[in-house]
Amino acid sequence: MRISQLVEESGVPLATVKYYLREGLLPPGTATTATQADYSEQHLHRLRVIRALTGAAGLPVQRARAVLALIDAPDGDLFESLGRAVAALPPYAGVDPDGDYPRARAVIERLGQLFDPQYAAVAQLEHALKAAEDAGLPISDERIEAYGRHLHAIAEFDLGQMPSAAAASDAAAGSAAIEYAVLGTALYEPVILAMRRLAHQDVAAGILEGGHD
Amino acid sequence: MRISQLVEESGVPLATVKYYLREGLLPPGTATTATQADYSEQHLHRLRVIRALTGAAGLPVQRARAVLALIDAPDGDLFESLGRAVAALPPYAGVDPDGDYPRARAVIERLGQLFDPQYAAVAQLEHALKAAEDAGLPISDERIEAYGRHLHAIAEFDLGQMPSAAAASDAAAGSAAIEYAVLGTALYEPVILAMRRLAHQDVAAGILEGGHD
DNA sequence: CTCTTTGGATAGTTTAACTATCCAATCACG
DNA sequence: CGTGATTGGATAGTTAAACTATCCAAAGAG
Repeated sequence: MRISQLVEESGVPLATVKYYLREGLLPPGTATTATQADYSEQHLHRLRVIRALTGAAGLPVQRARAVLALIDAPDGDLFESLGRAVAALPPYAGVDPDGDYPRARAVIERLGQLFDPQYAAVAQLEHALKAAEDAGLPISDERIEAYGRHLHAIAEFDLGQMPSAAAASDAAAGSAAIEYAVLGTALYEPVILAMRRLAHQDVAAGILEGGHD
Repeated sequence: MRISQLVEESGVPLATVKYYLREGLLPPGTATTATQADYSEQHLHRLRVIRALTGAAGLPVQRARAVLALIDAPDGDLFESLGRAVAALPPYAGVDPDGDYPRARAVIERLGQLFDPQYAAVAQLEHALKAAEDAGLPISDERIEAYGRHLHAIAEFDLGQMPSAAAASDAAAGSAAIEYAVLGTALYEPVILAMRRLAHQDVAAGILEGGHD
């Protein structure tokens, strides 16, 4: 298909598609003549992924490009590629190889989970805990345990739902696995937060019943 | 204290403090002379709240101002003020009074929670569900139920931990309640997401044990 | 054969969040 | 009292990200 059809089917403005091409998020089509190129279904799919990442997930274009690069060319170790891909999602917390992440370490060890300071999520947790502390709302051990229990259960469900194709170990499936993991993380997190906020209101309404309305 | 001390104790650059004053996030100090003002502990506290909102919570300055205004002057109905304050937190989803939010409605009713299209979280959920769908990762009913169960439990814990001062109903306590709710939502959400990502890695490592490293 | 459409390059726009400069009025100290 | 450093406040400048608009030569369509 021509670029105009890509624009029409995706709903993304032409100037923006050109921008993504320029920035390397969207691979160029196969040139048919000096001034014309052909685009495939894959381009359309890629465009949807780009919009999911930059829109719902809120990634800057530069980070989206990094994530897409990992999807396109996962290196040998799938586990590591997955980690790096998810690390590119917000909130961004650079991993300091010499950091010791005391708050995060205490939390993770309390929960009996494995602690590897290389995980970007460790740095994210450390920053989040520190921010809460700095603002005067430190997180209690009971809260950590309550959250940890329920989130681990959610994580078990998530992994259980992972399509078997994505769990395969051949290189071709690596791309699918990374794309699934990245999109699943980026797209389901807002759902989780919205559901928690709604649950808050449900619980609060129960407590305040009669006191309100 | 003078502005320089405010700068020193908060760690926020002078130019930025002036910017917050200009933008109305930080109330002016009490002027002692034509060119000097006095700032209190409250200003220091406010500065910490501002940094929590604009930094960790990722609010644009304009939205932070709206949240702070609600903290300063909650109107009569605390429940509504709370709703509006939390609605100002990202992700931003404008509430359309005529919207019917079909996906969110289905989810909330399936969970047996109360559904009020006025809640910003309903619009947030709708958008999040739509984004997942558009990207080709629709959310199954089983997932909704699993998430819903655990998130409701987390919400129950959250409300149970709310300091009694914040649950008081006199106007003075309204500010404290809103500040607590907003900061708690904004600061704990990143903790929740980081913990889920870590749980993913813990579960994945368990599944892949032997297959990896 | 002409007239519209296309691909691609280049430059411009917009918004947000600071950041730097200026200036006159103090304040601190001797 | 005098003088040099500091302060409050106004104004303008900077930076970065994400588009958006313009231009031009080369196809393609009727």
